[in-house]
Amino acid sequence: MGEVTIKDIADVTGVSYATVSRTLNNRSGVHGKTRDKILKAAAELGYHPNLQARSLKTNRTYSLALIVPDISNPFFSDIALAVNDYAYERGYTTVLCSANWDPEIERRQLLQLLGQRVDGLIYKPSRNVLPEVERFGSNCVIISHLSEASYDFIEVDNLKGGQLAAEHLASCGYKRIAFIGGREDSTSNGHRLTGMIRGLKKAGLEIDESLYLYGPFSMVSGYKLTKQVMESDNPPDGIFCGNDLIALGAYEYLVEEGYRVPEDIGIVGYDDISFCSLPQIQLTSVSFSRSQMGRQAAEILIRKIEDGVEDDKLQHVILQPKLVSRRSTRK
Amino acid sequence: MGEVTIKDIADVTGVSYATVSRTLNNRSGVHGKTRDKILKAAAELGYHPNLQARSLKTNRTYSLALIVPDISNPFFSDIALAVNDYAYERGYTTVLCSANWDPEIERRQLLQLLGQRVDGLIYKPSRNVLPEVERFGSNCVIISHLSEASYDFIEVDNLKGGQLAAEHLASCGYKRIAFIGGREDSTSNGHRLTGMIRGLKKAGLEIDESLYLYGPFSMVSGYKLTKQVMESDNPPDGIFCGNDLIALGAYEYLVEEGYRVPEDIGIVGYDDISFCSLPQIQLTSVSFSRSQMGRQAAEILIRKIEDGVEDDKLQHVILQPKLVSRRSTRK
DNA sequence: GTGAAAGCGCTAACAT
DNA sequence: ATGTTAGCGCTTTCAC
Repeated sequence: MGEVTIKDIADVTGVSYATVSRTLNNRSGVHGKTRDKILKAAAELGYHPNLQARSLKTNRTYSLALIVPDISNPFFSDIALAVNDYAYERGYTTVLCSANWDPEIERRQLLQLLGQRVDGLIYKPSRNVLPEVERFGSNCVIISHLSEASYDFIEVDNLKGGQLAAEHLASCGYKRIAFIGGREDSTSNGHRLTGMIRGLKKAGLEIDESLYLYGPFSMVSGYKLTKQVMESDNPPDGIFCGNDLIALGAYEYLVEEGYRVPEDIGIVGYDDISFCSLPQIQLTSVSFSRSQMGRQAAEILIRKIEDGVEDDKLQHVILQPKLVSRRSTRK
Repeated sequence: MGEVTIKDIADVTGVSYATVSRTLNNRSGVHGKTRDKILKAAAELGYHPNLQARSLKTNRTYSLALIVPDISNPFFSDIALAVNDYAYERGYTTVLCSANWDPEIERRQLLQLLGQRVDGLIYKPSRNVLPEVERFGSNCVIISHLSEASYDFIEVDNLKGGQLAAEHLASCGYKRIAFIGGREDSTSNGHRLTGMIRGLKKAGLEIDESLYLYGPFSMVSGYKLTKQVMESDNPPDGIFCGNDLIALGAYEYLVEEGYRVPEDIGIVGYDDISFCSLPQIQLTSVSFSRSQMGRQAAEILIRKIEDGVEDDKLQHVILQPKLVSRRSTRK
């Protein structure tokens, strides 16, 4: 592709290329006629500015990076959509990195993104926030992760979410509530459990830690752990799950074994991913706006990039979840 | 962020920055000692090459663009995952554009991507292939779209897919088959219908065009069109849908109205998106590998970029679908 | 084996 | 209002 440069335009129009640059950047101080001539030539030649060259001068690339553990997970692809849409609105391009839950991939990509001089980063860490992000200075927003106070972040109020789930199960008349969680070392997961316990206490229900189990955030794990807890001596009549995939696995086990949901036992999931609302599924779940999380992260980031806000003005946004009641709990 | 440059390293080590460049690019002809000294200094200073500057010289950015209509659609996010993974493997970064089914957004992003000098493009057009992609030269692969012969593309054999669906319905004993399709102007959709008709003929079943309906690729449309066809004088006992969302809408209507699926009527979807296999859904569907589509597109693209393959050696890949039988059809 | 210098395409003083 | 010029950080001849 033989690319047209501002020099070509200068040659064709017979002006200096500084004038071409001025015109193309809408700077004042160019004669109307010259302007028109240049604009016309640019259009005819099919000129497109080389943003690489420009950013070498301006130190701005108008690109944002988004790092998530798995873009094919609807949870993250919803966020990606929101980020991408807002970035587009503001004239930014989005560089995607799906890190496959692997900190090493994250690390390598982080370095490459740094080299590419993206203007900022929106980052859901697979495990912990990698130290390499410090190099982004303040132009980084952590999402869906309760990070150290030294970064901007935007996270859900998981304590509240857990509490909502407990209160709902209690109000439906379920008495003995289990928690089928994700990884025990996940802080969000921990907060959901803590919130649930708080809700159960408030409702005057028993707290039985033998009903609290952990595993991967997957359907298979939900299935297995539910089997385990239901085969115990004193099984629960309500289950709160660390996320919707776990809940789906739990649901599958219960239906297979002939339990009636929601009559015999109630299930509450977390995240309210799209298929919860499918007519065949109808899973009660704790919901929050993933598109708001993505959009707001992009808003905060672009504001920092463009206003050059000082490091000390950090934003810590906590989104409020709500409970969406469906047919996996009796009402 | 005060960035470390190759000049800083030259200053510290007392060599010229040409030598630093050589070392950092693993060029031969640098003394072992000097090399070590330079590498050590680079590491200590935390040097990261400015890829912008490099690509100004080399005309390579090691970035790929991916344009899809909607990244939150699992169909496309699966593809995005595969593209991103393979690109990462090969040292490329992926710039994402979710175009919201809007050719105007596509067009604007295309221009920006051109300006950013991404090395190549993987492109699922929202409607038609925009003329702007010509500027990418041969470094563009069209996906999931039967494009003009002048581009590389990778698409599913939709004729075959339609035929598989028809044969399956016939083999299950369904006699009168409807087609609830997507947009009538979608060529892939048209091929699915054509293939279905071919399959029905082969199986000796009747062809009744009054049973072939079109609408958006959505659940709501599937619901409505199914209602329409089921309320007709001579309703079908089998339905083939243009995609899985439509099938889900059809399913919902039938269950609501008390039809027994698969006993009274069978449903076959298309794409086999992930929730088809959920235990509560179990939708029979025509399947093909979205990860293969994404990965192969990236492979073709990177090969063209790196080998500079001539324009005339176009690749037209047709993926073979297969039918996955589940509980929405009797077997 | 190493250095000097030109130049990639663009922006932004500084002149005129 | 327009032209000249010096870089941005890097790669790459071409000398030595």
